[in-house]
Amino acid sequence: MPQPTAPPGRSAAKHEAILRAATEVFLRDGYARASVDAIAATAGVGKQTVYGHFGDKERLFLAVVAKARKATGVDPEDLGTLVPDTGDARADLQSAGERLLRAILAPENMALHRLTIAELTHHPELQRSWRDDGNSQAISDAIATYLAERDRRGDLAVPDPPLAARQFIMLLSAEGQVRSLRGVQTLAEDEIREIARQTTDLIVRAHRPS
Amino acid sequence: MPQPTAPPGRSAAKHEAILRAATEVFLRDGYARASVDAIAATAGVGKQTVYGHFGDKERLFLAVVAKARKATGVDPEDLGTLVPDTGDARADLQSAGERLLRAILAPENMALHRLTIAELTHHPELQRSWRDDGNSQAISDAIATYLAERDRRGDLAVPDPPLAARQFIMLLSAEGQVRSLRGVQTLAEDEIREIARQTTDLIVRAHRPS
Amino acid sequence: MPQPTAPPGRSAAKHEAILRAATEVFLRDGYARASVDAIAATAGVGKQTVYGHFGDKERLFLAVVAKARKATGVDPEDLGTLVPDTGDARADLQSAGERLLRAILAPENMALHRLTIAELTHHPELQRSWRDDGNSQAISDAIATYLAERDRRGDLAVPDPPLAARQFIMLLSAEGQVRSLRGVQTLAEDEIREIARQTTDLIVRAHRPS
Amino acid sequence: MPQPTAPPGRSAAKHEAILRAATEVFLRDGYARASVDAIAATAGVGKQTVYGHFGDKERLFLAVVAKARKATGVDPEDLGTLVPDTGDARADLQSAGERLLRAILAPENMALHRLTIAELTHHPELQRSWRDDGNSQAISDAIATYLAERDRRGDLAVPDPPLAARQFIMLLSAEGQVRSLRGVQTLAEDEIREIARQTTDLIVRAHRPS
DNA sequence: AATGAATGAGCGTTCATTCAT
DNA sequence: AATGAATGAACGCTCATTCAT
Repeated sequence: MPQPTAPPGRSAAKHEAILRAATEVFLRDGYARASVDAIAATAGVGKQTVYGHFGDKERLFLAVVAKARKATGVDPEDLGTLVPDTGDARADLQSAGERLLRAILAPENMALHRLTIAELTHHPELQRSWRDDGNSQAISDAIATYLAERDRRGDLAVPDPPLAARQFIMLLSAEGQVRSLRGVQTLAEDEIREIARQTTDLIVRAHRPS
Repeated sequence: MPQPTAPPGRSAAKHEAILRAATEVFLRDGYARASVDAIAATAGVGKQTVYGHFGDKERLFLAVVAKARKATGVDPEDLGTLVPDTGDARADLQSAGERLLRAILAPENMALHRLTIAELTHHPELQRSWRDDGNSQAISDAIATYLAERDRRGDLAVPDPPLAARQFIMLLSAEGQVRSLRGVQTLAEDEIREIARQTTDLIVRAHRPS
Repeated sequence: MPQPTAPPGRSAAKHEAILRAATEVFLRDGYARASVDAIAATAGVGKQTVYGHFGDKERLFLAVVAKARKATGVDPEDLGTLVPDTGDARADLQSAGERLLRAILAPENMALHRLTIAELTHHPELQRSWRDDGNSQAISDAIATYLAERDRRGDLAVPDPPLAARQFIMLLSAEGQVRSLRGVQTLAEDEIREIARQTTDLIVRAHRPS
Repeated sequence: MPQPTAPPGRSAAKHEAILRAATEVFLRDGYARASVDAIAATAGVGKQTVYGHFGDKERLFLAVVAKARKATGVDPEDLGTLVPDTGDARADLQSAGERLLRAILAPENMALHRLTIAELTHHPELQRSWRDDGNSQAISDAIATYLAERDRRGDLAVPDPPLAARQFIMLLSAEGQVRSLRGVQTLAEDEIREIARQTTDLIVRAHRPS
């Protein structure tokens, strides 16, 4: 036993390399089409190394999804600045909407989205990871907090800020995904702005005071 | 004369049986996992019969999707009665929303939805069929027409009825799909009503006059 | 029984059409690669018609070869004029050699040659048809007769005319086939003349008197 | 140390075993009829091992032909002694002719010959390997050298030794192949001697001095 | 721990042949 | 006699996984 505990340097690096390669191949080809051969080759390691690290194809897949979900969306550190607070609710929400939409429609994110939806029925563990998505919740909370503040100041009348926040995000992403044909095509900047504007308009008008 | 009309070229009965079997297997297993063997066995025909009718696996898949999309959603004949017109916009839209949601969340429909999203990148022709989905458009039109009528009568102020209709449908289906974990689990009736209520509320409030 | 004996008109025409189509497909693709489907389609008939006329693929193949061997080579009617008799043995043999070479290297003839060689071990009946090739024998006889006449007149000294004739033909065709890479490429006219000249020269010099 | 040198990349032993098995099966059945399954079974390896070593059926086939062509015919080391030089041209050429004929008519050689002719049109790369056949050229050169020497000494008058050498070989092999029905049947020893004698006689007589 | 050669099962597809019409 | 739909067996090839090194 030359090394006391977990393999320190080389092994961790390969672990990451395999994860990166698997992410690339799974997102590109889908679970069933992706071959372990291709993943090992992309990672530059032998096939047995993949099996040594992850056991089998399915566990590798779940590891990929778990890691990818964490890495996508809005950077947690930027959450504080997601919704600016200029006092102009319309401008603030539109700005946040555009930023959200860009993150949602990022190609890797859409690919991950399609992949997990596709495999949801075949890999039950995916349903758990889908449910407790802390990042999505944090984003929703940030917007709800903003709306609650607007309500407190009387700029808007928002009786249920979490609900309104979720509706805002839902509508935004649904429109974005459908307009980009479920993420297959990228959206032009002005289209992103237009969707954010329309969604913001609906939410703001729905919650205008009195 | 066991069959009313004579089979035109190839046996129409087998054609349908293969389509049915393929729909079942594709929806259950996904494109890559589905085997032509399994489809032929499910249909109760030989494999070559499948190839005789549809040429290859991909064309069979596209035929399945084309047919399923047509057969899915709201029956075109019911479109006229999709949105009741009692004069109470909230009640009318909620009723329509519930009916829509039930159709959207029907298991076969969700499975088809997941399948086509999953395969969108691998079968470019799917993108076309996704784009010109006449049925979705007709539903959206029906709701837009209803909203335009409310606007004409002054019950609501809807400057852009098609936009509002699309937002209504988007929000409704996005909420429904997410809450049912992208369609893996069915939703209880009261949950469906709640989503329809919340969505209707948002739309109605956003377009209340003056 | 509307027709007394063998099916007279329509059937014979289809018989020929199938033979023609099969010849084309077998010569192009080889026996194993040729599909009965392709032959039936080329002939413009149903597959069962092919089986009705010829029983199975092998018998169809043998029928094709039998007919094709008869139809190729030098036209039997031209045999009399194959070797001109101007008194100049060199010129006469060269002329005959060129004509023979053109016939031997005709694409259909080479294709048939390759096909039968390829299938000789798999279809024992072919060996019989290869052995009793009356046409080849007749050609050889014509040349042998010419050489015997030259010997009688003292222009050449040909102790064994049939042997010399066979050697002439063998050398001619072997050179032609090898130079055209076993018939895959066509030979230019001047190359044909050159081969005929060289071969004629060898034979004439070998049999010059005293 | 059971094997002298360590296997370099993939197991060299299996590589050879596959080549041997493929040679056997291709020569016996022809390209189209030979199945990779049969080859793998004959070699005693799994099918994937075959694909790992040779990529696909065609490349395996070309490898077989390349190796077989090299291993076939007269051993290059014996080329120096192919044509004895006793001073008696007739005896020398007859001896060389018999040895050549035996090599040409060796069953594996004939099978390879038939196989490559049969597949010449379907595998264009075969044409290249057919063209630059160094061994055939070396044999032809050896005979040409002998004839040149006879010409120098005045025993024979050979104005174009390479041409005469090629004619000798062509006639020899063509006669041999045709008499053995394109190699399907083996030839008796006295028949081989007779063909060599006739061919030698023709060449020698054609080039007798003055 | 890591390699890649090797495996057995399975894939999509095509074939020669036969049935029902 | 003739069609073309249908069959079962086989094909070339790829896969996830496991040895032997």
